[in-house]
Amino acid sequence: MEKKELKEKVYSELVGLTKALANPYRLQIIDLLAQSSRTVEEIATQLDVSIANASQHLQTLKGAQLVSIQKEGHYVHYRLADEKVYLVWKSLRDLGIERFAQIERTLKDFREQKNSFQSISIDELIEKVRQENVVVLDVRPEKEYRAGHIPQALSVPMEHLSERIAALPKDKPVIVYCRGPFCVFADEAVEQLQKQGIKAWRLEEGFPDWKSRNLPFHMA
Amino acid sequence: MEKKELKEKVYSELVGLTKALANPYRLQIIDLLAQSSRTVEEIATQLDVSIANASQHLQTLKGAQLVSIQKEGHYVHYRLADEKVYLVWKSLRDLGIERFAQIERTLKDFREQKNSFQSISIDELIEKVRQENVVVLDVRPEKEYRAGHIPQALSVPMEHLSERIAALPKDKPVIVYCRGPFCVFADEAVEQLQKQGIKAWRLEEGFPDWKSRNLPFHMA
DNA sequence: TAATTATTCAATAATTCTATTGAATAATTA
DNA sequence: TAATTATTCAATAGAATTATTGAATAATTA
Repeated sequence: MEKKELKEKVYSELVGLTKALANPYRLQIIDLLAQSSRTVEEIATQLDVSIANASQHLQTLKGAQLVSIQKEGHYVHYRLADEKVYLVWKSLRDLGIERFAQIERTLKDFREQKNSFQSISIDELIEKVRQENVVVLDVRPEKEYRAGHIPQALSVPMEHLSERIAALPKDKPVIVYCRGPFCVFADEAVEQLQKQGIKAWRLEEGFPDWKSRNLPFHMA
Repeated sequence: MEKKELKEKVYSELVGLTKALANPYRLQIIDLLAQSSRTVEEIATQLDVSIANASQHLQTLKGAQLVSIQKEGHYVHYRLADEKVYLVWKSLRDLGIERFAQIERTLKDFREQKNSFQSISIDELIEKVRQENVVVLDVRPEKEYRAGHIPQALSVPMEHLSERIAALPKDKPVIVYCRGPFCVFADEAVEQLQKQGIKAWRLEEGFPDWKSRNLPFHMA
């Protein structure tokens, strides 16, 4: 076997992965599936594209073995094929965050406008939880909470937040997290909490980042 | 600012990165630049494409801010724009290695044929170096060694290996490393060393992986 | 069995990406 | 200044990717 041949094989295998990633909808799909598995229709709805189109993108991802399927009745549930798929997305996202001032500015503008400027890191969250002087809220949809969440976190999906604010202890600050750094659920939650006089921060990253650090997590 | 708008901005920024990566030649360029900076001509030669074509690919990478340039005389030197760029490539590569049995089989077939089946991890290398009972060889081109190498490693580019084997101590095993897991310099070196009766292994990964773990390294 | 539902497939036109060619640019040397 | 060199630009044709449409499939329910 020639050197050249080997190299070509290896690169042509890897380029299949990058081509499958090279589309904005497919990146969004990976970000969504990092939270929990989803049907084709759910994905089409969240991406605001036709079902046929969503299916087409999912086929592309499946072809590259980035996602896998599980059939249940006449639903097909898609999930990430591997934890390493999330790590690729995460490294891309981290590069994007650092590199493109535009993204940071966009996020910052949004956060300032929401008065939820303060955000804390996963390490800071761990320390505060250890000292038992915070409440941790998971404001993602319940399905995503059930698929995996930070221990001690309470599930309060955005649509139920207003009705459940009253039940929160007034003496402890609240840390809110959601899907990831680009997810705005947590920003909106922090805004609502602060309006009710509750001290609140958002977690910079999201649950998949917690999980990717091999920190313990709860399910269901 | 609407939720939708923000999301779209963020994803459209990130998709620029993935599109820039989605080409076999551009992946190879990133792998090459992870070793040391290079001129357009050097890249064109190593990729075996026309200079205009190499320049075009480099412009694409530059547009995505994955690489940056430095002008010297009438040469333009390209380099990776950021350490994080290597981390993206590394996570992609790791996913590919795990996921595609084909790649592993291809590499394994090649290594078996070269009789250099044994390879060791970076952690094992560190331990062996600590015990001072190994010789570490960097068989990449000298320019890449000068741009950064594992401490204690001797620079023995492939083309000088045969003439320098005699000078190596016979009583210590040799660990050879090169650019990365797909690089075959180390395989060939191990084969040559073993033929001369010297015990030799290859390092599974390459220098950029050592560097990306924030381990100390030497330059020039 | 027929109707319904979720998903996939197939064909198409519009768009984007690619390699090639040769000319243009910018820095250096004669 | 003219010639040389490394790189980039611009135009182009061919190839690949995309969203859309409507039909086909496969699992379920009536």
